[in-house]
Amino acid sequence: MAGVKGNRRILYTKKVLKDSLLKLLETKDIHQVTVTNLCKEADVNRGTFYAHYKDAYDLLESMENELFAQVVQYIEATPVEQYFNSLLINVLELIKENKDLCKILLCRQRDNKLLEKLFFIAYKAGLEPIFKESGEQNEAHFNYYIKYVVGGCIAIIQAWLQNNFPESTEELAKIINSVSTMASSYHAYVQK
Amino acid sequence: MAGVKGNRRILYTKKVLKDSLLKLLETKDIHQVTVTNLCKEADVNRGTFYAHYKDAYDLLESMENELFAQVVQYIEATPVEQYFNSLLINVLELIKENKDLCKILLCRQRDNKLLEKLFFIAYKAGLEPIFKESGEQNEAHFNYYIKYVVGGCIAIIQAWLQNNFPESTEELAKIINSVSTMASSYHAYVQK
DNA sequence: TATGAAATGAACGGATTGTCCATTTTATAA
DNA sequence: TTATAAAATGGACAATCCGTTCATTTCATA
Repeated sequence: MAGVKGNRRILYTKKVLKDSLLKLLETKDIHQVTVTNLCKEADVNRGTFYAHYKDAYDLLESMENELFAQVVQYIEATPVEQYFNSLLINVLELIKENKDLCKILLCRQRDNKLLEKLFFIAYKAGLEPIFKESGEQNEAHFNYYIKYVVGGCIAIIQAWLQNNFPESTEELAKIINSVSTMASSYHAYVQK
Repeated sequence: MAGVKGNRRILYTKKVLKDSLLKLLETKDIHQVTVTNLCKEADVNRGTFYAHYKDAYDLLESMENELFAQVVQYIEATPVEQYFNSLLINVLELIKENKDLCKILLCRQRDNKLLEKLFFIAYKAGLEPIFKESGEQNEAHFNYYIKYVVGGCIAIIQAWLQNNFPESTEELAKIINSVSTMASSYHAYVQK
């Protein structure tokens, strides 16, 4: 039958709204963006906006979720032993490809949920075995250690992003690996 | 002369506005707070609010700045060799005393500027000498390392804050020191 | 080409905003 | 205690944005 849901019209409308939001966020903060302005920029009717999103925050959140879904897809397609190689590089590539959005999500709005969720999964998977082997008892300390490593990695990526990728993704992956080398620094920590 | 500026009336007005904002932020997000609601909560005339602040974000920012000024005061009063002992403990105490505000600034809004500025100063002062002594040439890598350590420490404090201070400030200071032990882990990093 | 989903334009009542001003309150110096 | 000027109040204002509705038009697809 004719008139099927999920037309490319919807895709276009959502795309132009996303692009326009990113453009406005170059000069404004998210709380200064009005739906009216956004729709004027996108040349989309305000009623159409409300047919898809609740407000500007809802739109930004959906963009974040799409990015996260992409990352989850990478995670599920990668074996654990490749987390700090191919997975990390893939994620860094993804960040580079979506730099405008990522700058806002990671640096400006500081809504780290995205990368934090990601790294928490990755490091939990990578570090937990080491923890269990180490014979260390104190799980609270171990959890702090994970937070430390994850927070540190995010900070590195933020700096890389903010300085417009001075290193290639492969180079940065190496840096992250050497700075956070789990084995050595966790060993140093457990030794105490 | 009578009618001097800086009365305690102003101090009271600002205080009640700050308290009311914190109260509203218990249940709402900052972008859901209207000046109208805030003033109703504080029982302050809306015109009075605008005499002191631009909007709710401006108020929150001024609260952040006051906290930061307090921290800077600590820093300037502490010799570098006490950065990871008394200074760190003082800052942790300050965070504990202002837990409602800090939860919002550090955990919810993720506006890490505050602690980041602080730790950057502290670690720059503490790590720079070690870097110079180490003979390491690559300053870019060193800067990433600093970001890593600072980001890691902030992440630990965030977790501590979010879980309502399960450890004492002294205990957490010890944890931070052992996890991030500069010498050992930076050494491990430089070795590579 | 026919069809129905999606976008448009226009309108609405309601709420918030930022800025007035005349008036009242009150902290402070004398 | 009292006079004074700063600060807070209450009320009003136009302007903007909000969220929703509805009749109409556009357009992607079978």
